[in-house]
Amino acid sequence: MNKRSITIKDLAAELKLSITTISRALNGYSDVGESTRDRVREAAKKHGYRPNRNAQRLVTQRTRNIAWVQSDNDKKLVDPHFSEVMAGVLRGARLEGYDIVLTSDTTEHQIDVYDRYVRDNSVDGFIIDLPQHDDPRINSLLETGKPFIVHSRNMRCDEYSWVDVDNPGNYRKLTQLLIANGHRKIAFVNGDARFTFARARQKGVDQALQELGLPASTVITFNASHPMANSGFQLTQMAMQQKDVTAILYSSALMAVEGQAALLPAGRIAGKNIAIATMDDMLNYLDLTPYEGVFTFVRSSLRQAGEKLVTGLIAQCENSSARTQTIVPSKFSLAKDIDASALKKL
Amino acid sequence: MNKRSITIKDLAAELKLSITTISRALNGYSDVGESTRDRVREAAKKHGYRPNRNAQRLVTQRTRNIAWVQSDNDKKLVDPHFSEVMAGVLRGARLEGYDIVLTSDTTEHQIDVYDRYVRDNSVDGFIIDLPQHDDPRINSLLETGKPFIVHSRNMRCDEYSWVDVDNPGNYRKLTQLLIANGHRKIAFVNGDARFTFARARQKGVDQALQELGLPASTVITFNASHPMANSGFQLTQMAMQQKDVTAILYSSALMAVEGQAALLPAGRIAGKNIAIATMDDMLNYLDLTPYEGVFTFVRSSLRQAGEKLVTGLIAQCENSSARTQTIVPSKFSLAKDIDASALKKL
DNA sequence: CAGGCTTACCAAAACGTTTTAGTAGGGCAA
DNA sequence: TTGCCCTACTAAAACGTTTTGGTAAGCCTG
Repeated sequence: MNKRSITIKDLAAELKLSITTISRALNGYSDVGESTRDRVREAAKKHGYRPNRNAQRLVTQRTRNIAWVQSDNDKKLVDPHFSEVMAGVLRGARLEGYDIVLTSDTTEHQIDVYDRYVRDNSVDGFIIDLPQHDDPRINSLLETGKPFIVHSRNMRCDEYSWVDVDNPGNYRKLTQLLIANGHRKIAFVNGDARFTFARARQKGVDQALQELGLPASTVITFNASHPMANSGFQLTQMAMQQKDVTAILYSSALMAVEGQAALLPAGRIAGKNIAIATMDDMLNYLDLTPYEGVFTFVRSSLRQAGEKLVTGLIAQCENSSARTQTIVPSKFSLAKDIDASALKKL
Repeated sequence: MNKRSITIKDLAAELKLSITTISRALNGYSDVGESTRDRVREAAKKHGYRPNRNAQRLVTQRTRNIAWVQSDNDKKLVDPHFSEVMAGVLRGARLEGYDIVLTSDTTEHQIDVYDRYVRDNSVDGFIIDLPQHDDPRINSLLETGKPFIVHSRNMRCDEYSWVDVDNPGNYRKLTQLLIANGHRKIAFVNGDARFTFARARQKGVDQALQELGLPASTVITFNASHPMANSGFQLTQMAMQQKDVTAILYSSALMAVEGQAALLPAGRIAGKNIAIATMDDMLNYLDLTPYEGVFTFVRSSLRQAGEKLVTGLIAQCENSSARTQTIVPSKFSLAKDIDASALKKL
């Protein structure tokens, strides 16, 4: 039943070697004879020996664990976007031999959780996903000095590691594209304005308008309050009440697809009498092939962002001065009804 | 910067007590004087002392960690249903002072991951979500003797712990209800047939038909191949090609809602000229209030299932003979066009 | 007032590693 | 031959807890 695992001591006894030699043989030190190393490796393999990670962690002061603390009181955890980032994080962690420790707590208690994890040596570092505009977690973590990385930028972003997409740039370009193609009344279905990503996107849109000297009323913004199934449908319905809207700019492809059902009753067909543009986070959960050439996309892989988050954080855990500040690349894919050359003529 | 955390030794030195006394004071042993215990507690609080969990784990052989190993090569991780179960698991774990270690690997490698976690003392037990029909993980874990719990039942289910919903019973009743209300051509939009939950639901449907002496062709099944956004839409479109279908039985409310967009073009309106019935997993992500009284629901909380999974597993970790075999309750909520009393007349 | 019980404390071992600071012995240069 | 280096090994300390098996002092009992 609950038989004790085999230890380094057992191997030492069996091979009549010291535990030092076993340890150094397995960890690749050069002061071990080749034939000895082979014998040790073989015996370890035979018994399925795995070093007790708690002993390792105790002595090395390294856990090879990374914490992801999830909010409990918002609906974030059930958002497919979260799952997609997590998929990337898990893959990256596995490749580097790290594990992810996942917890949830109310937003007010999250800082306490970080604090506890630092004090009780549970993890080496933290990933912060979906920060809010004035996120207190960031200031708090900066104080502790423990490594952390943020998905999206924020104030003081030169002081810590982050992985982000070029939100302002992408939404500036999308807006320019729509305007260059003659759209003068655009609905912008954006995320919750508390989050930095939604603000950054709004900023990009505003900047485009300003540069072109167009009135702010050219774009009407609709903010989602929670990530919810079909929130794209509801927001699109609202947008459709503005009769003169000729283009919709979405914050996520999921919402754009959900919105399709609200277009039909308004007599609109995407790519025909209304232009649809959106970021595409490349959710595995969402198949966009039917919308290729119909929507205009700026594509950027959330999964890749997840992988970069974890590798960046691990680099910082292993060399505390290392900082990662990465912008995940984006690629445009235009709808057939959108003319890129029109941009130049503006 | 990376200052060492305060240890029991530091407290002992400050209070001029032995480390034994500190440990026993904090762990509530009775052989510590009241005033001493107060002094220790106060000093611990003042310094924010937290026992080093790795040292604890090493000496107690208990990790208070639970593993959730996720498939990497299917699309499961990005399914909102996963997130909902996970939300419950995280909540349960937090309340019990456990952490969840989350990893992903390809299905073929998952058994190796379990094995490694057992050998290197990473975790106390395992949660298995979404088992397939002949899931090799279960046999493998039964052999190791480490505690585990399965979300959904399977072969040999009397030998291990599980939490499940009454899938056959619920789908038998839903089928009976539809038939009692005169529906003789029913589309069944089910999950992927590899998974036990989908098989159990099919079994319930089949049983209802058999009991009533109706031909198998009364129900036409459409199996989803992956959890995908809008798969409910596509499967409903397929179902609508069967012109004489008067009711659709779904495997998830998410699919039912997605399917709505495919009803309209076929001239169907839910609750008017087509009956819709489904399980409702009570996803936080999905707001079903617009469909209250329009769809027939069997409601059962996936989040609650998640909580029960983790508490059941923890019970087994702490007392290896404990077994949990729980059926999460379900509650019916009928559509207005469905008459429950018709059941009796059958 | 001896003996036993109770209260409040503690020293040392143990958990399973990694790492430091060695050593023994053989070969080689001067 | 002496001294030095190199190769291949090891003893012991350390990491920070919990637990075992104590003890010393005070009190009570008869």
